[in-house]
Amino acid sequence: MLDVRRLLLLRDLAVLGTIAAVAKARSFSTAAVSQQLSTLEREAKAPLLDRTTNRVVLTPAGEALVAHAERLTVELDEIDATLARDRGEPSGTLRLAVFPSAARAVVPEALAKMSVRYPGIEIQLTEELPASSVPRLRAGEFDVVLRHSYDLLPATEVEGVRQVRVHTEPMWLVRPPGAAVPGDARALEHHHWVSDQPGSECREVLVRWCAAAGFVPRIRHQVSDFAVALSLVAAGGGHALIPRLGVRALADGVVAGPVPGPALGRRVFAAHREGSGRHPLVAAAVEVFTEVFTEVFTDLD
Amino acid sequence: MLDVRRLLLLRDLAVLGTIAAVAKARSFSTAAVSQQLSTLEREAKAPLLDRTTNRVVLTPAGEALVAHAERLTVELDEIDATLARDRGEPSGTLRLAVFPSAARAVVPEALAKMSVRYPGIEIQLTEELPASSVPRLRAGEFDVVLRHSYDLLPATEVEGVRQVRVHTEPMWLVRPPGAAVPGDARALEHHHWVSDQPGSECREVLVRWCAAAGFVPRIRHQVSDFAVALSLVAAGGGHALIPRLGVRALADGVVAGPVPGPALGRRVFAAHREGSGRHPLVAAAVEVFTEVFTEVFTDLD
DNA sequence: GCTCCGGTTAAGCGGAACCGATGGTGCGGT
DNA sequence: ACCGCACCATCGGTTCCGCTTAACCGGAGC
Repeated sequence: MLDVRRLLLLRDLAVLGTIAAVAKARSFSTAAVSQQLSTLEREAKAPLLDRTTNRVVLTPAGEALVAHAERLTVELDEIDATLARDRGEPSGTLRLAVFPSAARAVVPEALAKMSVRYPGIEIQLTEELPASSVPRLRAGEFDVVLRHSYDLLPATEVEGVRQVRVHTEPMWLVRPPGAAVPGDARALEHHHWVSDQPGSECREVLVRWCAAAGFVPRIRHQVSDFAVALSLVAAGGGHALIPRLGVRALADGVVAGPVPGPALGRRVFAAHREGSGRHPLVAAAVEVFTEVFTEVFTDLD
Repeated sequence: MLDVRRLLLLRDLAVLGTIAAVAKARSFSTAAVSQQLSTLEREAKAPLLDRTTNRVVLTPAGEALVAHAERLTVELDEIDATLARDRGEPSGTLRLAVFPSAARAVVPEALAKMSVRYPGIEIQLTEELPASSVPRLRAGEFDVVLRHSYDLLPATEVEGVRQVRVHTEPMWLVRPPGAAVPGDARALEHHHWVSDQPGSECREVLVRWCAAAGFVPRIRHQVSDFAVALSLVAAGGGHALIPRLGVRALADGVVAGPVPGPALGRRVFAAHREGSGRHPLVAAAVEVFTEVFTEVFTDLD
């Protein structure tokens, strides 16, 4: 019988990509992970890793094992969940990862509400982009992850992860002082833009949105923090496309509103592993975030 | 996260009944099992065992965990099965348990056929009654178990165990030399009987069959081996109700044939754990036993 | 060229897991 | 009522597994 702990290491490897990442996630040395995976291969009597390159790659047999391991993970999470439910009042530590703008806009309210309603729950918060927080969720490093999915970008369904939509947030166009109200996207063709770094989802959305209108945006400033972007817009640095949450306070003279033309938005999800949905801590977090998001947005409107 | 090895010990306990039996099954000392289960309770933060009596009994929380563990077992068996399938030619050791009369009547042929068709498979045979072999199958001590299920007795479906019917074997009435051919069961009311020990299924079937005919059998001799029973019948010790397989060779003067009245039989099953059905060794055993049983019975007819 | 970065291997250590012995307890038999 | 048996928990001792540190290898990149 295959050792389950080692099998889960293999699954972690599949999710996180490198032995070093697995070691970091599990607080082991890389040597330990390497040894355990070698032992697993001996147990399985089949090569699971391709070590020809510098990085390790799973063989087909390894992939097959990982598929089984995913199902094991679900079952193990469900066991944890039932045990926690039987314990009565929710208590323990919830490891939570949120994307940056949510951290600023809604997380403080959510934490306050949690501590009142579920005093037994302690929260360990990490601000992290979905690109890395979701794999770490799958690997068991986080219990709940707040992530988002932009319109115009391919939707990313992740195996083994369930996500509850807690809100749909519109993208707003932020105009510098004195800029005219655009009738449609096309009217913005010759303006400058403030956007995020290349490779970021936000930036990609801007590019695609402009592409749909028939032009390539002239991006002058590249900053990842929405507050900084806003002040750059206020200083006349250009237009910006920013999610509603990032526009809670506007500098003087800056005007913001829904994008012209068809609606554009991003959906916000609370994600958790498939088997942990019935875990009291996870359920509590999803519940509170759903509430807080609607509250915040009704306040904004 | 709960340790899976300990969880499987709890499942073994649920199946086998006592810590001592689990220890024997796993080749541990009882101390080890006891310690591991205590650790499991600490991990689960819930009492899983009721130790008020001198035997240990599962609490509801323990039962719930066992239910999860059963599903884990299926998944783990399936992992083993896929690994074994990927290895190509079936090889390894198959642990097989058979009930006594099968051991005499069909197992030699089956083993011979196996060793020819699957030379890579080594078989470890144990002769054991289903009452104990099936739990040991569930606990992972055996891979395949030949068991039977008598008409007139409540059918026993076992959780987590799949069984393939390899044959339906008629019960035969064996008459001592000179005994008249009975028109119906009722005609046997005042004869003596040779049967098995009290508590055995065979004995119970005889009692119920006679009860259906309206009388209680007068059991004179109690032996568990069918061959011994046959020689007792031959010596005039009484009638006997014996499965077809137990009557391959008859002593002089003894006459045997299907029971008078409605057919009576026992179904023979090859049982395996739910998740191990696709394991090459298990599939091979089931296949060969199915063949051999039909061959043996066509030879008999 | 060197230096990181990712991975493997070897050697050593600490803790977990297992064993044997002891003692306690409920149950069946005489 | 007594004893014997089977079962289980606990304790101290030992073995062994799993992790760490350290050294080494190969490839990619400033």
